[in-house]
Amino acid sequence: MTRPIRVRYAPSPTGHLHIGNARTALFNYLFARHHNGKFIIRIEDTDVKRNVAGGEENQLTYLKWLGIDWDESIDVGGPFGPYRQTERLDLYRKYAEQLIAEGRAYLCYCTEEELEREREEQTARGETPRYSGKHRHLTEEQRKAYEAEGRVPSIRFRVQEGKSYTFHDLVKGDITFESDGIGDFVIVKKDGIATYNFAVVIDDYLMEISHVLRGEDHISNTPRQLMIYEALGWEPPQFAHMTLIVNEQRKKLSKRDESIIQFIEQYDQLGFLPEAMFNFIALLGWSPEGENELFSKEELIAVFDADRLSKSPAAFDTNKLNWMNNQYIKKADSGRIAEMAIPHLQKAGRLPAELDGGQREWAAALVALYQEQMNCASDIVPLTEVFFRDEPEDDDEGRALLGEEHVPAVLRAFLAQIEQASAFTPETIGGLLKAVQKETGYKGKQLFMPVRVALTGQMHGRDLNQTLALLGQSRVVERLQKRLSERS
RNA sequence: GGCCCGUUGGUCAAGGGGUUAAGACACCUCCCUUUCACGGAGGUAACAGGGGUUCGAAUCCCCUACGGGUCACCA
Repeated sequence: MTRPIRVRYAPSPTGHLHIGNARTALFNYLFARHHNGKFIIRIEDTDVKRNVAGGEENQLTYLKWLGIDWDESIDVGGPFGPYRQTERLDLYRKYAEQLIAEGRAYLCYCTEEELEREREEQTARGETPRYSGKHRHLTEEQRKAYEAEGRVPSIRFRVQEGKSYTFHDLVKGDITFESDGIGDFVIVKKDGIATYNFAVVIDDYLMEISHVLRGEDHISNTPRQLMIYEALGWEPPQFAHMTLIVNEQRKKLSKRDESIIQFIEQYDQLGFLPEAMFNFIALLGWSPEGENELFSKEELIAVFDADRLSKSPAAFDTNKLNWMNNQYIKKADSGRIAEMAIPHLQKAGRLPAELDGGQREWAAALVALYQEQMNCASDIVPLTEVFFRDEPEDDDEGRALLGEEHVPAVLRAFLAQIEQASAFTPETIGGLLKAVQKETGYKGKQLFMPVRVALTGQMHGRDLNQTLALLGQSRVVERLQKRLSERS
């Protein structure tokens, strides 16, 4: 088994890049890079009806966004092309005809209605629905009769009876299926296009794929594919079926599930960092040795090991993702975070669409102040609310504090200090507060809380001096005066 | 329903015959801080249930329960 490592990610362009697909791509990528192999992207667009415009491009765009690159695909080409299945139809046709000639496949003229009825009857009898094989042995006359009726045939693979198919799954271990549980299945549809189970085998073989890492939902497809490999006399690749991603209720992530954001582009829009997403997704169903959880792409490539793929489903933990993205935001360059966060403030109508130099500087300072508290860039909007409303909204804690007896004295003294001050910067504000302390004798919480709550309505917040400086002298004075007049 | 797979603290998640059963998130306590936060240091807390096998089971086997996947002319 010394053949070169070649793996692929094979999306169908039926939608935008989903978190589960992204994970499949990511693990294939890590596997390839770790082993110095090749990573291929092949577009599986054989279900022509379901393909959506822009699906292909969206997949590639957001893979790139995540930091994933590839060696062969529709855009960069490669020696095993074409890399889009609808451009390989002749190939599938050729092998299908070979199988028919060898008696391993046959023409089936059943209509959808007939098949549907058959399935219903089987289900009603409590049987497993499966194709009965009634067109397995059509005579030439029968065939002609159907043709004359105008029926168009599909091609079915003839499943051999009484055989068992075992493969060694790199994640699950040995898995065995009995062929008797599997009915003759279609390999070329009535429209002349190969089905997934057929095309995938031919492509994986011709593209010399060594390892197939895919979702667990493909386990039951594997025996069908094994049968085709066998019929064609080809050696199958190694399989590794990764557990599915489930939501916090342990249900499979469905595209309609609203409890979890499903598409990579949405994370981009919310202001998640691609390197954090990469890190987070890598930990969905895989775990490194040791205690560290924060890894760069390069580190993940170095430590990735398919043996450590989990056997139990990976739960998508939104909390953990938020925490992880926050870790990356904290470490990120503040200019970059400002760049990401400011558009959210603009979109929320907090800042004008065009910023002059001073506004931009102020906004960047505001973002920098909140950087370590942001889970994602769009968090800047709720986090900085107090800067954009006419007056602070007091929470219960804050209201209680403002009712304390010494508050007016502190606020009055602070107001007096500001009026005499020549500058209003974080540094000078610190000095003013110091002076208030001397004058009133209040310090610590007694000193800072009245000021903080009077101006922000809350006991918690960012650095006080910075907060006041960003609020600006006139607003601070205005709010203090209002508070004092409410008290008297 | 058949076939496949899984089940470890409140949550995520290592460990695959002998461990004081990791670590992370959350929570609590303390330290740092004249406020707030960040950052440290500790703490509470788990092997789905029942049978086996074994000197010894979270780990192996069987059953039950629960959860998931799949049974298409979708991928």
